[in-house]
Amino acid sequence: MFNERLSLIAGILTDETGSDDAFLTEGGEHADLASTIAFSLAKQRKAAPQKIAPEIATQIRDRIKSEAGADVTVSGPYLNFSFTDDYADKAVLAAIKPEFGYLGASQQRTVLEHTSANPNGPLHVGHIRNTVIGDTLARCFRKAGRKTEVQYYVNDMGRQIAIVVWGFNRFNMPLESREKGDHHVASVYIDANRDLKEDPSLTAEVDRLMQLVEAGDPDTVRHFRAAVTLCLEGFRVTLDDLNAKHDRFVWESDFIRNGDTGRVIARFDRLPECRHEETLNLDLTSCGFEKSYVLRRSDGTTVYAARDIAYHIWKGRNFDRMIDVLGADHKLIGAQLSAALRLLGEKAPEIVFFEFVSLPEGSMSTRAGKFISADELITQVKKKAFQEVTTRRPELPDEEREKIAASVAIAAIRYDIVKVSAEKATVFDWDEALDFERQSGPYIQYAHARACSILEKAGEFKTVSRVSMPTEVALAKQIGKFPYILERVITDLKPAYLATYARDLADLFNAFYHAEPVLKADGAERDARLTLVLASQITLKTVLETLGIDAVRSM
RNA sequence: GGGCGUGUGGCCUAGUCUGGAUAGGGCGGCAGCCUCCUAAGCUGUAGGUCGGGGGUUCAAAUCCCCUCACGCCCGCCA
Repeated sequence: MFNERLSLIAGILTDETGSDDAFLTEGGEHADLASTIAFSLAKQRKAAPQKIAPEIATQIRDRIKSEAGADVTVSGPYLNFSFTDDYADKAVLAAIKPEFGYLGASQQRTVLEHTSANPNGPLHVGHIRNTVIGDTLARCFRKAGRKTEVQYYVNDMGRQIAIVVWGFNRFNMPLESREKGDHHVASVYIDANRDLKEDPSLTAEVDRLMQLVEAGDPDTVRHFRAAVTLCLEGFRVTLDDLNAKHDRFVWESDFIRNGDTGRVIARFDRLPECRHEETLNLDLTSCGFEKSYVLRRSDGTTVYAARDIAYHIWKGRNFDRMIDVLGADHKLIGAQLSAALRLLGEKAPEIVFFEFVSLPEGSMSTRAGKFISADELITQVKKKAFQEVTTRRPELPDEEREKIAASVAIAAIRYDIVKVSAEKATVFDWDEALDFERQSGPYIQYAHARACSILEKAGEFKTVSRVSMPTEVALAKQIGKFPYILERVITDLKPAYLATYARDLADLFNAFYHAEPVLKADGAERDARLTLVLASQITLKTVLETLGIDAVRSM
């Protein structure tokens, strides 16, 4: 479809002009594709671009037509390419096939790590930015046909967890029957931190726990595991609510127990960059880092970084492509991790960083209890969605409305997050979270439900594609772009592209819906429009699924 | 102090990597559209020269330099 024609035209342009770049861009309102190659050739040919453009057009016209299925026109210095009439029809028919979006066989195996929040309290609105970005990327990889394993790296032996365990030992705080495990852990963690702040001498007790757990003291290990498991059970519920799925939870402590961390330290030990001071640390100044990179504390325990390196070596050896989704606060340690891995001659991960979500009153903090939990967000948005559904569809039974509301709520939450570029810091806003209009997930779901409704009423029809009206052509062309967008997402690791695409697709479907009657059309025109509706419905459904949003048939 | 990121109409945001044709959307405002396939919809309208300044270029929101503002990071925390 779009991507095939793009590369064909680019090939002909570079081939015929001798330029190594085709200077192709999307043509916007002017054409399907446009090239500014005449500008770049102006110098070497010593002629005005307006003069060169028609010459190139004449030269390539026949090949472009026969090989790439496009017409060339000249507008001043610009070369415009318009796909021939059959393009839109082919796009419509391609979308109806089951393999739509599949980018071809690839043996490449990808491991994608996301969320990996510390198990010291519930996931909050900042953590789920990680979840939504990661899960959407994973869905894109899979839709494109890439084998992908999604992992959650469980930090089960850090200081924060030691504080939680210490808190459990100190307070007698039974889990109330209705309380989620992760929320319970947070209350223990918050209280423990308060006490540690009041009496810093207690910190020694936490240090002791960390030494014991690393040494493998059975009782301590059991306590750590119990606390982390309790929190993780809560996470699983939240992640499940968000339609986010991990294939594997990898426990950090396993890299101590299986000896990997020890072996990593031994390998570093042989490097000239390794320094034995009170701590065992790496001198990364040659890689541009001022501070030394500590791997083992003076008390003999390893730091997070050492275990993380062991984890990444394991991933790098078992997968071709290794992707981590991390908060922007991890930029420095991410760079240090990569540098350390390269020193050992191991593969470094591709890291997708996202900026923070803050509250209007400031940044979030689990320790201070200053956060909006994902569970609370989901509850509130569901409540609002239920009201909306009830207003619009009062005739539906309660369970039906509940079900739609749940899907609408997750659509609103996931879309709100994924539509914003990861590098943009955001401020959480309840009004925005509860808005289901226009640039929202429910808006796209609505376009899909509309298409379903039409198809349901249509009954049998013949599958033929014959788009002609402007809104039909625009819609069909947008449908044909889906594989191209998918490819860009997994290349650039920017799931926001898919959100923009989905919105444009819904816009174009709505425009068509308002401009051209479908069920009231006659004969062949009715069949053709129904086929376009079917292609739209399938594409919308595919895109929604790839965004992790339920493609509800009615709402 | 150093590093990284962000700065686009009242608010939110796309485009910035790969410089090109009048800077796209949404919210809010204003004016319209439900005897026609779900109005979570559609149409029209007002509002921006892309933080500021310099530079490169035929061409800059996009590249370079300086500068301001905001965020994040610079632990024997994770």
